[in-house]
Amino acid sequence: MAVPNFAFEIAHRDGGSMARCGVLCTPHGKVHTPNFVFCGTKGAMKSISTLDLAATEAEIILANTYHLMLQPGADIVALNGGLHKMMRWNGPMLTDSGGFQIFSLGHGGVANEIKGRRNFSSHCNKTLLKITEDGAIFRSYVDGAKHMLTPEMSMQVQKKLGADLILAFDECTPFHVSRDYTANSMERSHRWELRSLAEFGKFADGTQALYGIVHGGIYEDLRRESANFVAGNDFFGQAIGGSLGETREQMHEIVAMACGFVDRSRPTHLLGIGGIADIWNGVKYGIDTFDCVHPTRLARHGGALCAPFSNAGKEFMNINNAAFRCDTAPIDDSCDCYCCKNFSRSYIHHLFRARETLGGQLLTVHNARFMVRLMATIRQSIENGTFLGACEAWALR
RNA sequence: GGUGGGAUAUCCAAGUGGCUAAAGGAAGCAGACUGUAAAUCUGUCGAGUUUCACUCUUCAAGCGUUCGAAUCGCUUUCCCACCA
Repeated sequence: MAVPNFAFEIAHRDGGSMARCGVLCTPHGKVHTPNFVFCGTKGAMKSISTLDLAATEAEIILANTYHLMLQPGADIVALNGGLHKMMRWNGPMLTDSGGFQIFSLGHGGVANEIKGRRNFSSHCNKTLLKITEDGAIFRSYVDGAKHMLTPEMSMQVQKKLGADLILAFDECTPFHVSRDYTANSMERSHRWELRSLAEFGKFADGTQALYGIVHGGIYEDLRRESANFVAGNDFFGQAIGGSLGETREQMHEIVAMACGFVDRSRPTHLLGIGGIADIWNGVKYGIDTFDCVHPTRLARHGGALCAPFSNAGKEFMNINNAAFRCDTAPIDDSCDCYCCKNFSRSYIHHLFRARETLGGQLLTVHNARFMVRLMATIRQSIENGTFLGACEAWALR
């Protein structure tokens, strides 16, 4: 587990919960934990440049193996000197293994199944052709061409992409499947993770560290088994993945349950979660890093993140609402971001109504800065020993 | 002055005898968004009520034909085109 150039140091532990804060060291710098990983799936942050994102003091971003292997291809990224250089992001970076996309796009919009949503009319068609012991055969979302991705290939692609933290290749099981399917899928993911580890070992040169992924869906015994499996193998860190249930409340319970089983000495990531209350809940049970498209997607859709206690319990305001037409206040007068320092709600409301893309860009800046400040607030509360009180104030819904 | 064409809900625009409170857009109002095929998607969108149902008033205005009209006829008003 000791990986050259990488370290995870826990500096403070909360007395009343499993929350902790510390530092995750990578060859491209430090990540102060708990922290949030911003999503730049296709090698680009949507609606914001890496320069502007860096200005929010975001510390780490993520890109995706699945998207980049299909377009422009790992070799083109390598030709550009790797993801860091290509994107002009000199900080820590993570890549997802591609497992999630293959399976979420695969069943025709099962991202929604994984999240427990049944009735989702999407434009997605089935692109997952077959799962074999070797890997997954699927159609490219770009041009329909047939592709295969195996644990070995995912590792090789992620090597070329060059992120600091990389994820083992796994199968992401949907929510609405049987317990047997979840158990079998988990076991296959474990075999794939072992192969990921073996392949990773062939070229490990201290520039990258590998995370294992804890599966098991909503089943306690499976989560325990999966956490033990990951803990028993030489992964630098671990991520909690797979189905987290049907509702937000259930997700909180499963995160709490799964966190109880993991190796607490390793950095622990919660995949795909990023609501304000969800983050407080995750931290409470020992999660160190989160990633989610929520803050940036919400911004493009007109949602400006705000503290629930100052917004009638809601985690964001919809700037499209008529109430903001004449509201000359900034989104958040306590926020120091470029958006809040310079523009009114009324103006941003207008930008969205007029379909000016600047609106989404400004809210992306705000939401990114909001998340950065939120994580800093969380870390500070852990250091001060005020975590549970702060959690109570922030996560009440 | 003459001859054609047209007037449909906030706007644009289908519909030319019953299945029409009236297709589609747009605007408006709201909701969703959580390992990004999302700067996207969904609902609502004449009025009213006891709102998963019922009632009322609509297709420029009036009169008429018909069991029944936004749809057919006549008159009026206003627009547009061409001819004088």
